[in-house]
Amino acid sequence: MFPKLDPLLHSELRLAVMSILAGVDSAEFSYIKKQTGATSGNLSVQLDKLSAAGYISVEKGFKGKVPCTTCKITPSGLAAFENYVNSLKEYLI
Amino acid sequence: MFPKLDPLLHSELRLAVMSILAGVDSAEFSYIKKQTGATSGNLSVQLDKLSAAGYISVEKGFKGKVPCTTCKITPSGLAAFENYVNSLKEYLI
DNA sequence: TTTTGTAGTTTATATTATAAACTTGTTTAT
DNA sequence: ATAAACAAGTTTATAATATAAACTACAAAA
Repeated sequence: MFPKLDPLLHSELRLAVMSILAGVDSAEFSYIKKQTGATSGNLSVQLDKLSAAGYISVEKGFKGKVPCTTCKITPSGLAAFENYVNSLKEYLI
Repeated sequence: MFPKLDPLLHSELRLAVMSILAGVDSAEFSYIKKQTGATSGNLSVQLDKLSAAGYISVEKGFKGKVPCTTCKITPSGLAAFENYVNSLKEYLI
């Protein structure tokens, strides 16, 4: 009746990140930070968790001379996100 | 863009409880426990939190000689639940 | 060359969720 | 009648999480 919710996705910030990444090809750290209103520290930690789970890939590069971190959702991350959304629906009636 | 989610409702067990109570007039502790699969301890704690927030009312009575706790969603709880559901939708695309 | 700003990471703290242990009383078996 | 098992929770201790504060490294501006 109430399916278990993926604890990695059942987090306000991580869910927002996944929601953003599900809709774009890729997004930079600063963009995600602005969109979510998260602090850098919190965002950094949560991106690590999503990355460790294989839900997103994180690439560290440079934009000119300035470091720039780019994030992308993985197929497995997208599947997990969709699955989470479906599970959640069971709770919302 | 991403509205703040009510932290009291953004919890798997409390959300399940509210989801159950939103659909019935009232429900007994044991019924909620069975439906959610929660342990008594966890359920007790989470019901207290919902009750302290005024989202549910909890009445302790007896069923014959056996103690029986009955829970009911309040108007304010229902409003919070509906608001949570709407906010959450912003995250699910 | 000191100060300010950018882009993050690490770490410490506060909050939360959860289960284990306990309480109170009831029913069943001896 | 007494002990053992059961029901319905509560309290408390622990583990996990989220979050922000403090820090690092480098670049650009004053």
